[in-house]
Amino acid sequence: MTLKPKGETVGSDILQRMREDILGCTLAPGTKLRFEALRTRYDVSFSTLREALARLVAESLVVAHGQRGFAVAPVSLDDLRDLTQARVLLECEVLRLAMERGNDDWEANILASYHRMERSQDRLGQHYYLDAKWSTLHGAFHLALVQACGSPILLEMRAQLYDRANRYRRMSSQFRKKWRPKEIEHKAIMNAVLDRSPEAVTMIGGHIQETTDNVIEFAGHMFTDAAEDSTGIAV
Amino acid sequence: MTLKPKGETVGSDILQRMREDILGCTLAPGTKLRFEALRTRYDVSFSTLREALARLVAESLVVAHGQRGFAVAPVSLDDLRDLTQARVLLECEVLRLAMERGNDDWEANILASYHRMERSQDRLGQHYYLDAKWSTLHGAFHLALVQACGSPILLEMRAQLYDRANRYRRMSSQFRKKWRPKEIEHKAIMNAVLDRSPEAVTMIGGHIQETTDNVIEFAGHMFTDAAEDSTGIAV
DNA sequence: ATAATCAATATTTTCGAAAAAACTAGATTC
DNA sequence: GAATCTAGTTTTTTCGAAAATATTGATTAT
Repeated sequence: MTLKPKGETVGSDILQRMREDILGCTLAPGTKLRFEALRTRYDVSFSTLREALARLVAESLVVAHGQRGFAVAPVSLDDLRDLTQARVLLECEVLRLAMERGNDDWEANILASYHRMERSQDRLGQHYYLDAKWSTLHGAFHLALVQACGSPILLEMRAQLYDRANRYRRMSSQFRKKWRPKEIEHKAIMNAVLDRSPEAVTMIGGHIQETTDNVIEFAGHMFTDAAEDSTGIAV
Repeated sequence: MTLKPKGETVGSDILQRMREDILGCTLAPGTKLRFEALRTRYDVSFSTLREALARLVAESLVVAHGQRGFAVAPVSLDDLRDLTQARVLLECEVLRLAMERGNDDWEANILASYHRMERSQDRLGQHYYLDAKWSTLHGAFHLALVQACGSPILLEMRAQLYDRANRYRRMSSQFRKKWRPKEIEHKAIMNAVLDRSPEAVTMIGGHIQETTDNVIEFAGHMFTDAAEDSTGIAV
């Protein structure tokens, strides 16, 4: 059965689970979300499911087809490129602001989150990038870089874009023939940020663009320009 | 009763109506959204209401308080400033992209929407800025400027920020002691855009910032830094 | 006096059934 | 053969009641 913190709703728990299943590709892009199957999967009623789906529609993770139900948002090359463009804009700005406004605690948190990520890499070995825990620490590191930007709105927008991009990255992981030495790149970015160097902004933008270029190189064949496959739920 | 296009849902109609009521301040900022009152107002069941509210939470127009229901998103000086900062970033970027990518049709559409707005102003007289129809045409003009940016994601984010900012503008309208000659400004921006002058980007940024400065000057007293008034629904 | 407890009431959340709409397959028409 | 119609079935949406939770005011304890 579902677990929820006191004062929170079953619905918000389901929302989080569905979000994770979509971002983690357990619910594959384009999948038609049938209520009977969802009810079996999440063990809640249709109305509760609809509420979570409504939220996810607004987050662009699910598309609503009027009276014909819902589907997991598709993936496409166009969307990935657009997403990347938006991310470069947002990430560069929040990083610029953070370097302007960040204090010692911000710096300390960057170092701490880098350390955690690095330690995790050491422990996991060569294919650390396939690990969900590492992915979480990776996300935390990038968030730490920009945490001090002072703009809740930009941070929220950034977070959604980050998650959506992460879905593409995750989908491409299994096809990776070669992996960039990200740890070197992450360290260089961190040092530039801690130095408050304007070069850090250029580096983060390049980091993001290059990730997309690699995703397209290794897994571009999985994405179409109007990918709308409906393949049913992988349950 | 509710009217809905074929294939669409009652729920999506309610969503649109609630969104309009929030953005138009008929549902005042901070208002606790009680289900019995909402049911009377919109004539649909709790579950349908909850679905619309879930969407609006994700759009930052409504806040969810766990098991204690929903409320219209509050307004505050911090939020307005943050919103403005985000808008300047987004608007400048989509305008820059549009000038890069726009074609003749884009230009023609700008001229047409400017003309409609101007004609409306002529007809409405001195206080045109209080008119809802003008506000719609004003929004259409600004959208036309950036329509050719080629980024659905940036356009969607821009649209949400625009609407949220418009709520503040609307709230300040009634307190206006003086109104900037916006028609001159709009025309100057349009001409700079049509010339594809980089100056247009600076102008749009200034236009937005100045609007906020004026909103704060005339109506800043209405906003607090942590405005969380719950005053009930104005029905 | 203030703080804690408790019961009654109000409100919110979730459920599952009814109503509405979409889908499918077979029959009929051109 | 393709297009249209129809009835039955499936799926989705909406409804309203039951279950769960929060709120409120009275009572008791310190």
